Amino acid sequence: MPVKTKKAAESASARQDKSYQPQMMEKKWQEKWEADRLYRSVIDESKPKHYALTMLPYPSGDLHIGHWFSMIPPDSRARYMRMKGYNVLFPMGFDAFGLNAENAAIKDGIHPMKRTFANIERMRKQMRSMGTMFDWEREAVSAEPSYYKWTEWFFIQLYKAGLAYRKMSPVDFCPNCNTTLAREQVWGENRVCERCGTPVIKKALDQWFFKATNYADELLRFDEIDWPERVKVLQTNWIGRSEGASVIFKTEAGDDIGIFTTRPDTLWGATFMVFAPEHPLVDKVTTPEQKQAVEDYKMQAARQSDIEREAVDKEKTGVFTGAYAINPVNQARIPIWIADYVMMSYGTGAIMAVPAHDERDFAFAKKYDLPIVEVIKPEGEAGATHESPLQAAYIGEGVMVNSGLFNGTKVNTEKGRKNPGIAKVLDWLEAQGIGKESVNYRYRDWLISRQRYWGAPIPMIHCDVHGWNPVPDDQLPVTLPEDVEWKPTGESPLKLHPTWKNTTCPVCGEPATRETDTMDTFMCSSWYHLRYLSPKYDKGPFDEAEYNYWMPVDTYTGGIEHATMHLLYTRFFHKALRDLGITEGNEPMMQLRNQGMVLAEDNSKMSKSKGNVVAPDMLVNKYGADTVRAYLMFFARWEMGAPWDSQGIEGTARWIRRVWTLFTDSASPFPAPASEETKKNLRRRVHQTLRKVTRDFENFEFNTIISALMELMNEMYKAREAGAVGSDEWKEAQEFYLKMMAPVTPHIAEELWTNHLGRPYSIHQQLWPEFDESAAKEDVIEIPVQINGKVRDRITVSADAGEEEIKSAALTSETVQKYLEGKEPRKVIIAKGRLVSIVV
RNA sequence: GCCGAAGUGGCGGAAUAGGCAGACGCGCACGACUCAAAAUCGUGUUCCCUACGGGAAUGAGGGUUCGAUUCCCUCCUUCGGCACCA
Repeated sequence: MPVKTKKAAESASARQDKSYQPQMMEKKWQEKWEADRLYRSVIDESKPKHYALTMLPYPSGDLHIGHWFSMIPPDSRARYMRMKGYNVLFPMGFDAFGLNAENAAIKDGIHPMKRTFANIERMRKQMRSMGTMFDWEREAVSAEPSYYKWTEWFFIQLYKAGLAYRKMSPVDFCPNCNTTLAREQVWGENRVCERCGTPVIKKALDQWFFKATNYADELLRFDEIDWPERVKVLQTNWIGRSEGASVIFKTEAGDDIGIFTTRPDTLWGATFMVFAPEHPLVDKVTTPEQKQAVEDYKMQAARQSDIEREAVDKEKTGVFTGAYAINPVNQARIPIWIADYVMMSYGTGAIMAVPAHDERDFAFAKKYDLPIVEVIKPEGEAGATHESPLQAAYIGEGVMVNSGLFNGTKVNTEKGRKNPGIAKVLDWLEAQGIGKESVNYRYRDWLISRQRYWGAPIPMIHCDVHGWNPVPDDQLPVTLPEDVEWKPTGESPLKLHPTWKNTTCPVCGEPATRETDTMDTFMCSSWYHLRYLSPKYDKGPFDEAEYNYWMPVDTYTGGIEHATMHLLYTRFFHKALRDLGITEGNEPMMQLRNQGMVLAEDNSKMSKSKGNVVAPDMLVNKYGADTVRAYLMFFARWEMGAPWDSQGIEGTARWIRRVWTLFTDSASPFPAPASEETKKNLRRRVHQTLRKVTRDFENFEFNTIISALMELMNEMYKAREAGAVGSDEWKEAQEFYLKMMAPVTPHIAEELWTNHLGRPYSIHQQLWPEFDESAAKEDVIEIPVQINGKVRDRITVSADAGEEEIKSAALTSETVQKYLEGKEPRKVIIAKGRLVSIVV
């Protein structure tokens, strides 16, 4: 601070007393609220509870404006709920494990733990500067041993319940992050790593999985939860349920070939079979003459990346194995091919090919000159014989032909049993023991293992004699050693540690080794909402009394990007825990709302590398937290987001300053007492605003809350000019105004409430104002009069005027008379209180 | 290709239940205050025309209706997701 003369300092402070100076004032209140424990959430059976949760951040270093956008509107809504009389829990924590800190450590050698906890400390300070009502005594940090002890414990519970298993399988591996990824973490057509954008490769590794697919059907049910349609659709597509039949074909040698089909009604049209090149039966069935060609094709397919292989527009290729299969429905002898358009990862890795009714099979059959047999024909054409060969696969409705005793059966375009043809065939297949009704999913089990250091250890021990066993409860947590070397090897750094992995077998006590992979961080975030309930509790993951009071989460907010990741994992996790008797209810989060994204001013994505990131700390220094908070709520639709506009914030800054002036200047001389009319109008506007603000808080429409408050302020300035200061209506307006502002701009509201209105501290412990319907009602209203659909006049009538009264007022108006030109209106429509429409 | 969301002034956006399109704010223009600037305050600001009047307009076209940003159909554009899924 520059040195000033005493006099200059005094006059500066005198000026400060008058003008809006948020910096000191905001800090003062933040400290007082903290000291008074204003936002501690304690079980209180006398009040209804509200658990408001917003997705916890990864401690990347500094809060950016996107964090603020995701936290402030929910914070103000949580504050609103508090004023509505709810006992509100609004906690915050850190998703503190993860690759970023470890990758940084590889570069500069700073230990991930040191970096992470330093970042957390910085972000805590920044969050406090926002004036949020987070209950810091509930804070949970997933990288602390007291937290990840329970992450490990949950793993063991799932393992004991048979929901965790180890399997060797080809998995997606990011060569940059040096770790495997769950399928959800591989994005887009180019199959890149969700975190760093590097194209993933396939690697066959022994890995731990959770049996999430057990819950596929239940995860498709959303009837208990109020979630955005968007998220439900994304999850539904991700799970990718399809109904059909599994049918057993046989090789000529008698081996079973299981296939899945959604079209069992076309079984009679199967003219060949296709195996994925990796299918286990390929080597067995291939004839000596075809061996070389098959081997070559397999090599070629293996060398291709998934991207190349899955390119849709690619011309189909394949090779005949020389072997034949028997179609169980008609004993037809059909050739077995291999082709890379069949994926080992979906269904059984083998298909029956029905070229007449499947576009892909049709293209393949055309290319390799395989037979095409039509088994569905449009009704009416069933008897007709085609002169020309089929030009394309027919996938429409019709009747079955060439299908033995099913000839004539109607088939529509419905899936599964809703389709009469499919239903009949399914029954028959089951009766014959050839196949059965079956459901297939796109959804996969959740791959948990990560070959990284900075994560919760997988608490399993391997003994040569007793295999895999969980670490005994009394040895939890398995803590991470601090002295490790970070090398980008693709192996877990824990594996390279000289001693850490050495332990003893929990069964026999002989030397054994620990699992050296760590868990996917989505495991940590699948239950953090439970840890918030009692972050210091050590007899279990959470205190049951807290659980019983607070759960489930009432309102959950966060970004849409987690639709098929975190939001699906946490639902699975909750359901699994429910079945283990650990949690209750079917869903962890009842209401979900997603905020949009704050883009850079040029409409591009904000990123550190582009240098277009808006730094909220600077904005807070310049404008104060209240202004930044208000602007974040005002500048865009919260659920949409928008490009940042650095000039726009001047508007909310002006609003706040004008509110300040309005409240601190009320003592100035203003004209004579206001008319009854003025006072009544003021009160009406106050209650109308209250109605709107209340409704908008309920509906997450934050931008119009600020608009409404701006409008009311303008009205109050007018009322002040008209002499309303000092009246009961004025006092009510002031009180209501600050209470409505309080959730949005907590500091200025408190300052004006406590120090200028002299009301009892704290405004944040006040109840939301009570709405008076009769006060909000208009006395007289202006109604537009349309003539042939165009507004030609406005009439003023009393608000409760009846139809006849409105009609005659409209018809006798001079302007209307002019437009009618003496003619009788053909029709007069009165929309009560809204509009008159005259047709001539 | 399939699924979903969204298209309203120069910009962000508003418009209970089909009823005055453009609230509120940014920006811009002009004015007041000032030696001046900033701040502040005031006025105006969808577009077009022959401007105290009239016309057009909510991505385009059609439909229902006295009346459509809102409901229905077709199409276009942008964004997001999935994708040889059998």
